[in-house]
Amino acid sequence: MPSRVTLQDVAVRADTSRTTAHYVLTGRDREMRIAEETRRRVLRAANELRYRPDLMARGLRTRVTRTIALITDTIATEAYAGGLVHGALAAAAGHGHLLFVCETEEDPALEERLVGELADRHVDAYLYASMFTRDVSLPAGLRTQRVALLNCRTSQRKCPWVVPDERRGGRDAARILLETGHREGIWLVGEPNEQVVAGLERTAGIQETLRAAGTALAGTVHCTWWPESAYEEFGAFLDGGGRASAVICLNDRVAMGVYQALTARGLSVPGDVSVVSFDDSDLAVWLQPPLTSVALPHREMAARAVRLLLGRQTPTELEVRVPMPVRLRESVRPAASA
Amino acid sequence: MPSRVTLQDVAVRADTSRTTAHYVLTGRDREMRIAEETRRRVLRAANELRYRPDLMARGLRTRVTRTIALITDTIATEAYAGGLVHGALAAAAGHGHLLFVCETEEDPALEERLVGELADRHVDAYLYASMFTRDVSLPAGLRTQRVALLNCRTSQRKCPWVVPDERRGGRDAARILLETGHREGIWLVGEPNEQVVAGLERTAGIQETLRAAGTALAGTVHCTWWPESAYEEFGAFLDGGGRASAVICLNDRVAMGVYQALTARGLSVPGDVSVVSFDDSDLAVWLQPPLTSVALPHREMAARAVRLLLGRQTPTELEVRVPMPVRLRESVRPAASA
DNA sequence: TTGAAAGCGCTACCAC
DNA sequence: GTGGTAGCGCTTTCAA
Repeated sequence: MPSRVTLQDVAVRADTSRTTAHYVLTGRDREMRIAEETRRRVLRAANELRYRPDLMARGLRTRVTRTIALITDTIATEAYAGGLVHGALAAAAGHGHLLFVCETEEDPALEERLVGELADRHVDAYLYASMFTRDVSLPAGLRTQRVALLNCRTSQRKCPWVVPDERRGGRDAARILLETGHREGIWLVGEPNEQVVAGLERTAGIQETLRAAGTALAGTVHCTWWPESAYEEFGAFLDGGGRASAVICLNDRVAMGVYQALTARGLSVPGDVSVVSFDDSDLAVWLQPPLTSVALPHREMAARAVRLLLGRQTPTELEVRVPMPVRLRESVRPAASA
Repeated sequence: MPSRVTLQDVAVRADTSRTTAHYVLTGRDREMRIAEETRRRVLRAANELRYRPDLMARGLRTRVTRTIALITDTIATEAYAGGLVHGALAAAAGHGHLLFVCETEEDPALEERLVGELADRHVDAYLYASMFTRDVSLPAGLRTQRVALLNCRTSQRKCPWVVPDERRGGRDAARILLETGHREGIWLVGEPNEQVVAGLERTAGIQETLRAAGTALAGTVHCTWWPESAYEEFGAFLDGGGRASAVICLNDRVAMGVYQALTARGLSVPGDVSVVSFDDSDLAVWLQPPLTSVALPHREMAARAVRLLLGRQTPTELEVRVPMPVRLRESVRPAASA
């Protein structure tokens, strides 16, 4: 039997009325000029009875439940997702809110059902997240709700969105190599022509910085963003006589494939080739040697989005670009010669 | 403005009372012998007004909210966690329930606060999960609640728990090698003496099956369950003249380290050494060649736990051991000779 | 068969 | 300063 003690019980035990007990328990005793003596009695009674307000009853009156929902397309397929959920969880808890988590599985019908269920339970606000950065269309039920977009954008509605600063991340990746003396023979591995915003932005940032330094990419090895594809394509590149001084991989999984292709041919990182990557997933520290990677700041992004949702003032800026921290590890070493 | 339409509105439009409307909308029209004509009017009115019952108001009366909570120690550090969350999400949705997700961060104070918050919102039932199999102590607030344990056990209370069938998984891992002709030179890599139940059970299963076949492990290479440690310890083993025909790794991360140690020395999988592992994480398919692994059935476990919680009949069996599916890939090949 | 009315626990208005 | 009282939207008993 949880929450059996009611406000009424507290009032009775404090020998006062529900109203008075209510005011002191909601911290409005000063405002209502409740006698100090009364105040103490109420507080003591509440304590002794271990009173806890029934949030459902309160919500029925106030229409606020102190709950938010994280609606995401898919959580399990991407190991990265953990950061987003974790960040949202921690931030919500910090604001005294609880978090519903939902997965739409990219199914509009399921999505609509879930949004309905959430609304029926009077969720206060929504985090609408995508596992990879892209433009989304908000489900109809969310159009009139308080929403912050996480790792995605929309053109349908004026609502704040939080994304990684991929462009700057790209610049940083290139800068790491320039600072260690790499100028020629820098290859990009991945598929930058993809629909995926991240790829385009990262590539743009890389090229921008390289150009500013008076140099450019030696070329691109095309492959999907998965180890197997990178292993094969980069292996083919090497077998075809391709030679790289440094490689920028569009994510850690691609870097894993590159490592595999290299070691299978007796080449070493960073001895023969320096490697820089993006995401800073678990893989980055598991690879041998550990991989220098520009991190996807998932936790921080989620925290920012929650703050936008629950913070006091409505944000002036609609777009928040969260910096991608650079994690320097042993996969980069100074270029052989000047 | 969501949920603005009330039962009252529907009753008015259907030209009947709230009670009648209520009965037909909750499907108790037959039981209450509501006139077919009335029934139709109510249904039509509800449809036209897009009536949706306010679950908070309903909950205030019935004390059921159709929500469950997943309380977990930590979600972000283990990429595996995704499966558990995903499974719980899908199963809960299947039962028309929404899922609160909480992370206690192994902090008893935070855990207690969260349990309190959940109770204040009248969560119907709880999934108490651990990211690695172990014995847990339930927070006080959960002692009187409907709880199912996920990937953990407790001695404090009689409540159902769901764990992987690690013992059988161990037997299967050994069987895979026996069936491909491996009898001698089978090494275990990992730390089976750990506090972790999984390690002990897996090892026990392996030894059982090997013994039944009249053979035994050639030995154990001790290391923690992380790539780096496995890379170093297994590397040292090889450098010390150690030779293995096949290796059973206590998880995929260990297998990754073993792969790295092998390829760094020009040895190949499965050409020189066959490798079998546990967990079937993302890594297993990313490694080159893809790794044969005995899967941790996280989704299925979560689904089972939800069913125990929400299913009609109270489970007769308190303990559910979920089989670990074997994923055969290219890391095993027949032993060189008989 | 249908309808009036009470009440879940809380908030908030308005008298005293 | 304090205490009735009226709902929030729903369920459910009881009478008609």
